Amino acid sequence: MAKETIQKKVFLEIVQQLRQLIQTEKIQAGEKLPSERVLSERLGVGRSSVREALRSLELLGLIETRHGGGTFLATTHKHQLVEVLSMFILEDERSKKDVAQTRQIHEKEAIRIICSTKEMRTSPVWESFFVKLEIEGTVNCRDILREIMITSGNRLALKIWFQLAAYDGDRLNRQSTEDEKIMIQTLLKSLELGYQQEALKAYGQWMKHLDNQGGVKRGNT
Amino acid sequence: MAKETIQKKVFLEIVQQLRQLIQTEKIQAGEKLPSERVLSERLGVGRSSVREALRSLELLGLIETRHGGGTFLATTHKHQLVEVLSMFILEDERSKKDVAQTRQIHEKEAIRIICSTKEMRTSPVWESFFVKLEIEGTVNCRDILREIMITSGNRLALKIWFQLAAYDGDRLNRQSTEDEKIMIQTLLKSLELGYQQEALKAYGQWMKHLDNQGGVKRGNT
DNA sequence: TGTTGAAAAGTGGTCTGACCATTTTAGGGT
DNA sequence: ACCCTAAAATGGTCAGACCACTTTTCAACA
Repeated sequence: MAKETIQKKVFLEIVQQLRQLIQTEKIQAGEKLPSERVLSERLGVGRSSVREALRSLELLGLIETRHGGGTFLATTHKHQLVEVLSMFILEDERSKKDVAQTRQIHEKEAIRIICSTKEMRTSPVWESFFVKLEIEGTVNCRDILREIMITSGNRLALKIWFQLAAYDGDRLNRQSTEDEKIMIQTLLKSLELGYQQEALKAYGQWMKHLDNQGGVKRGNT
Repeated sequence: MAKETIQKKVFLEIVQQLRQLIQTEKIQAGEKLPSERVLSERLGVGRSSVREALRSLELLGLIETRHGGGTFLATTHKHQLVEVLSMFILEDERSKKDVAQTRQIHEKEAIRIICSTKEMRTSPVWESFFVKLEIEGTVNCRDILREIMITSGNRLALKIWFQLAAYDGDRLNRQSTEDEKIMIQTLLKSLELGYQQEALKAYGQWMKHLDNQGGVKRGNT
């Protein structure tokens, strides 16, 4: 038979073609994609196949859909990616530890990079955080770590970090306590001066402190 | 109407429920999942919705489907994931650098962990690689790094690493050259002895060597 | 009895049409 | 010019049909 019938997964073909379409039509992030029905007709496939492709891309966070509104190229990359992965692969207690550990791997590396790069070290944000901490006595823990990740300049690592940070967000997205003030200030100052050893040490103490507080929500002392 | 209609994306619900189902039924990697029609009925949703969820998971490489055969929990790591992500996000040169850098972040951390953990250090694999290198004169670069990642024991980091390694696989999945022999042996020996500084230094040299060779395929000297 | 081969059942792959819920647009009335 | 409502556009879901491929079943044959 000259059938051959190689037919490789239509919905994967569609993912490819969508990408081409985005390129040729020069669709920018945040802009609207053709409707499912239009895509279906233009690509010569059924609407359900188009949807399978779109849903996949949505799970990856590459597109956003608004019911009744349309489909849009994603602006912020908030893939469910790691979340979904961890949902399937890492379900036990140990895996939560893996998530925290992996997150800290990226944070530590970011600190190393910042300390050894003049332009990053001398960013005014460290000073501003330091002052804010001095005046208000507290800052948002997640904000500092995010700023560290952003400054280090690796976009992929940043995306991965966002996912990991979202995962154990409860422990991270909160105001710092009095106990942490000195550790955070040491970290910030060391960053600014490029003292890598000091910075990592302060960071390590801070994380240890966080771990000790655990998931337990303590109202106050 | 007491409709409420909060209905948040059924296909995302299904992804969740699939995970639960896998857990409760204790479905192992490589084993078969219920058919789409069965899932559709059991979850009380349309088959197309089930498919949208399954297709998403397939794109992530979490499941494999065989036409006419069934759907299976994935065993091998051949996700389109990195491919698709790169297709949409990482197109320029800079992001390829990000991928390599991010991969190396995990490898370096793995080396640190191994050096400071007696059980990991004393694994016989390091010696066996060393001997193999001595006798045959060459080993597969990717194999060594993979073993390092596996040994370090962070499953999430391993999963991420697999994806990153798949991305610039050409440069990684090949036999080592004569030039690299000494660096790799130093790395292995340092790992075994727990000399973290030495190990990282040897690793750094090795990676630098890889970068210099770049994507260019040089037959020989 | 054991083998083989074709039919049947099971399963993924795709398309079509229908209906609902939400958002956007268009028109008409003031 | 403004506002409100009806219509259109769009995504969300479901049901049914048909195809292609794989697995199973079972009867005919050696």
